[in-house]
Amino acid sequence: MKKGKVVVGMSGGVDSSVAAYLLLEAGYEVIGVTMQIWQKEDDDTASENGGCCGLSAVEDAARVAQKLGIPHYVMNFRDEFQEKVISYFMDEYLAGRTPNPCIACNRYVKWESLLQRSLQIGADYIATGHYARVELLPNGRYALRRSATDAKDQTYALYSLTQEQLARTLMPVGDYGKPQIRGIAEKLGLFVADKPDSMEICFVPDQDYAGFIRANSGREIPEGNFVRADGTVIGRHKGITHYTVGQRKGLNLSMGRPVFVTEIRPETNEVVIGDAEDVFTDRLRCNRLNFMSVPNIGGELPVTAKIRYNHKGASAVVRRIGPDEAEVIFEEQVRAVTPGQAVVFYDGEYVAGGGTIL
RNA sequence: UGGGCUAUCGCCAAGCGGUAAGGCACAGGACUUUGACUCCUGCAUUCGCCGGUUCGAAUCCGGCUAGCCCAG
Repeated sequence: MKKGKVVVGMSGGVDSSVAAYLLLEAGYEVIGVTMQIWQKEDDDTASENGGCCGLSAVEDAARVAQKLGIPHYVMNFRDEFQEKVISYFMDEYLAGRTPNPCIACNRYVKWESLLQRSLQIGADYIATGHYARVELLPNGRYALRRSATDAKDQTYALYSLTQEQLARTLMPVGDYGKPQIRGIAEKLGLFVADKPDSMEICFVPDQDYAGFIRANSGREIPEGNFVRADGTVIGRHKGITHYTVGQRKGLNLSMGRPVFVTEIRPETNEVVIGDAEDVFTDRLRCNRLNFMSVPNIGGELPVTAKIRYNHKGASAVVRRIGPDEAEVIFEEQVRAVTPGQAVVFYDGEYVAGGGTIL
């Protein structure tokens, strides 16, 4: 008696491997799928990095699938990934913003292309190894709920999933902590049990973003001036793609005290520099809104807002200021609000919604 | 050309006869499924150059060189 057919996106890592196992245990008919998303020139690099979407992936995932006794397929999503993730990533940087490619990958590649193809082959759900929980609330809406442990929670990167997508999503790993997941993998004898967590952007293994953009965008990235807020020129920068708001390292500016990037001005190709306190603000505007636990912002929505993946969250109030634009006002100032990054609203443990910072 | 001042790590800067602080920058590491932040560690056998005094000098003396300021 099967609960349904589910396609598990298997990256070859511990989390998705255990996710597949947990679903199997729970009585689902499980199919493992590994997404092929980018051309990897150097096999060794990626496998060492244990990237979430590397291609060493395919081999590892296949071995795990075999061990679990489930079918395993490889699906090619290179075109979608190139357009929705890599191009977006480069365009954002070139426009002076700081993108979050993982969010784009989740929204468009995993939960659009993968989900679509999974449904085509007869699946009822797709599942991943994310540390998050999907719940159907009393108000009839689906929402992501924070992972069972605070130590590891990935709801931030998934805020843009739609109701339709959430209705078809399973995230079995969200009920556990990372150590538990590794423990399960160990007990099962999965060789991926102690594989390192993925970090870094999967398609830029060497961490040289500016170099990647220069090589792949076909665009010249001109040097420019570092300026103070008042316009005073205080140095030369290597090109706008090298910087992000709040950044301190790599400026090569010796001012006697630490200085930080406070703003990037693509129109004038200037990078604005300020002191530590200059990078704090108490409000931001965002667009590309998406809602989960609530259908909309009713008047003012009090939330805990996260400004970046690793942010504890800060008390704030969200107010709509346009058809697809909202303003977030924080109780206390937050550091380095960065255009291009996501702001995610939490109502307790649930994701209320979120948007992209302007 | 006279007179004065200053020359210590890439930048700023302590030191004032007893055997080179600190900050910034930089490098490496930790943290982290984005970029950042943060944290930890490292970073001048040598004090513009050449001599001298002294048990001992970056610190005192002489000369030279360079820069700055004032005279002209």
